Amino acid sequence: MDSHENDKPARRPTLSQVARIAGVSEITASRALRNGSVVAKATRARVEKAARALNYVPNRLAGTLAGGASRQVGVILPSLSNIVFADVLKGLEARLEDDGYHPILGISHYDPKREEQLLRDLLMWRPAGLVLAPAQMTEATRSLLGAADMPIVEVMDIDRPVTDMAVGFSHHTAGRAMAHFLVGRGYRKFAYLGHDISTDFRALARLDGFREGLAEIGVALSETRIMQGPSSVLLGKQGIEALLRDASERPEAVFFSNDDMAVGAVFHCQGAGIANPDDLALAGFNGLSIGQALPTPLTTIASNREEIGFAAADSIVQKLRGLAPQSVRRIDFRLVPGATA
Amino acid sequence: MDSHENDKPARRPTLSQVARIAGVSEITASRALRNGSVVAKATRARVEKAARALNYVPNRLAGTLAGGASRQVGVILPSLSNIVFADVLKGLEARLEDDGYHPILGISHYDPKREEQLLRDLLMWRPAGLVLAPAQMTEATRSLLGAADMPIVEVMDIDRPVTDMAVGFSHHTAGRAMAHFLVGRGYRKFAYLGHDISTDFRALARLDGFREGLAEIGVALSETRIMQGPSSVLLGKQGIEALLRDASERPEAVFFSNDDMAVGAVFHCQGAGIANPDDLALAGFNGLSIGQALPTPLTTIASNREEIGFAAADSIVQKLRGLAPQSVRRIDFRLVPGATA
DNA sequence: GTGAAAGCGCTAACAC
DNA sequence: GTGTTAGCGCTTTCAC
Repeated sequence: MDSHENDKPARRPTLSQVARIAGVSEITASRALRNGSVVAKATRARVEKAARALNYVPNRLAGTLAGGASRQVGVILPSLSNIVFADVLKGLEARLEDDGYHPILGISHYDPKREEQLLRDLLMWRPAGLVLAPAQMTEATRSLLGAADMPIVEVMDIDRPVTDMAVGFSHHTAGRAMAHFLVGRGYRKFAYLGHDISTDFRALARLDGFREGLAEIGVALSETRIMQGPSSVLLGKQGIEALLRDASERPEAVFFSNDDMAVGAVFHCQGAGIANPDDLALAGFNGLSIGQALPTPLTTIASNREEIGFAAADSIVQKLRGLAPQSVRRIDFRLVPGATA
Repeated sequence: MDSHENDKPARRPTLSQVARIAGVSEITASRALRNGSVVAKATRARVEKAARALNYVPNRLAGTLAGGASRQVGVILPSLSNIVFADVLKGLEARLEDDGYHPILGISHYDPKREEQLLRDLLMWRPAGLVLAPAQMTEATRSLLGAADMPIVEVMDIDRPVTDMAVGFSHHTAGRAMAHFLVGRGYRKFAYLGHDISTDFRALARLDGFREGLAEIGVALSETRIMQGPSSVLLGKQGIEALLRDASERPEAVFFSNDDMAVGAVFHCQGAGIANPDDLALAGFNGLSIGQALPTPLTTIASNREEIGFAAADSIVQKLRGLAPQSVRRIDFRLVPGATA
């Protein structure tokens, strides 16, 4: 039977045992096992041999408590349901791992209260740094962050005031850019189709920017439709169908909250015999590979999500090394003119 | 300036300070702040007030070192590049969070050596449990797992011998099931199109099962094509194009390593005027929503990835509570007859 | 219901 | 180059 259920201690080997076998003091063993310390070559060899013989695995809880810096970084993301935040996490993990750090993860589900609780939980582990893609922070969250004496990066968005550092781009500007692009293509009658936006303020910022971009040319958004629930290909498909059914006059171009939604619309149009972009122009957001592999590649805005994660982790690591990375790093979006608008 | 760069201690408040303010001993404060201990109601209130006043955040490193159980669970996944393992992680995180646990994450990139190193790293944090979706384990990995005195779950796959527990399904059986289904639909000339499979032994198991399923009916796979690189929609698109170009005789049905690849093929067929399934039948694997939203929904096998993650975390948590969950939990696949085969 | 003492496994600081 | 001492912040005994 496994002994983790009850039974006696059966502890893992400790540094003290390694030291005894190697015939040195604990601290010498400690120095030998970490790099960068001055230890006689022969001593180091003896200690390493003893450690190997015992299958010694250092206890970082003890090490960190005793004064070593933690090698954990708290990461709080709002969702893992689409590939967007998985990409960010991928970039984060890659950069952190390069320096021997590991993410402790929490998913807030776009819930500020849950985000606050997660932050509290992760802080108990005394991480070396913190990465968040915050939704709307609570007052307590803000205060916890203010008191947290460690590098903190907010990712995805650089519009809001920064606690410590931020890595991302302006979603408002991205929305505006798409407005300008579509107007440039000659469209004048616009609709917006989004998923439940109350929770996703970055999508809301893009919509705002889109509206503003249109307004600058004297054009107004003729319809804004918000679907219930999280974004998905299916939701976009249903949404565009409903929008076209209900519209008194068909829009020339539709801007979607993201690519998932837009791809759903492409599928609907294929089935319904609506030609893109001639009958209806479609534009998404995110630059997902699925959109680019379509027979008619999606017009969209690419966000460099993995790079954002990578840069965020890099900022943390740099600051921990005593360097001073820029407090705001812009990893800008890129307009991808496809074949659908 | 931030004080995490140098400067003086500036430590966080400790339990000792909370105790002093509340006018009790450390241990009483400790008991008051954890639930389940006998403390006078009034005392608890005083301690909680003091803790709040100080913005006290318990130090779990110290707590765990002193004998409390860790609330971290090590998670090693091979990839975050497609939604598959992000789904697993989502399920894991959800169940872990329910009991106050948090995942520490490592991504192995399907590299056994890297997996081993990650395991070593995560073990240093003395997690309460371990979840892996192992590729081919090294000898050292196996030995580390054997010596790790904690619940361990291997996810995704239940074909291999189990270290402690496993949650998933048989990929071999899934491949066989697809073979039987396609034969049942009347196809007799089959091709397989996969991504670089050397690293992904689960895809390989499906291929084996597919071959075996065909062999049972006396049919052989007439072509097996492996594309270089990780799977993607684009790779599937390029792959099917090349396969059809080079084939002396067009297959009736193609089985893909996964849905991404298969969707790429659907897109190619749309562009090339090849009717699915009449000119060519296509079948994928995973049951991604993108495939189901296609104008012609993809024939595929759905894997319940989020549920697998959830069940894996549940097994860990149960075992930590002293219960004895089944050592193998099958979260079976489901054949999804679509419109492409 | 509360407390005193001891120690978890390690490292910083200061010797020598 | 190596060792001694003194903690890090908490929880586990075992008392009372």
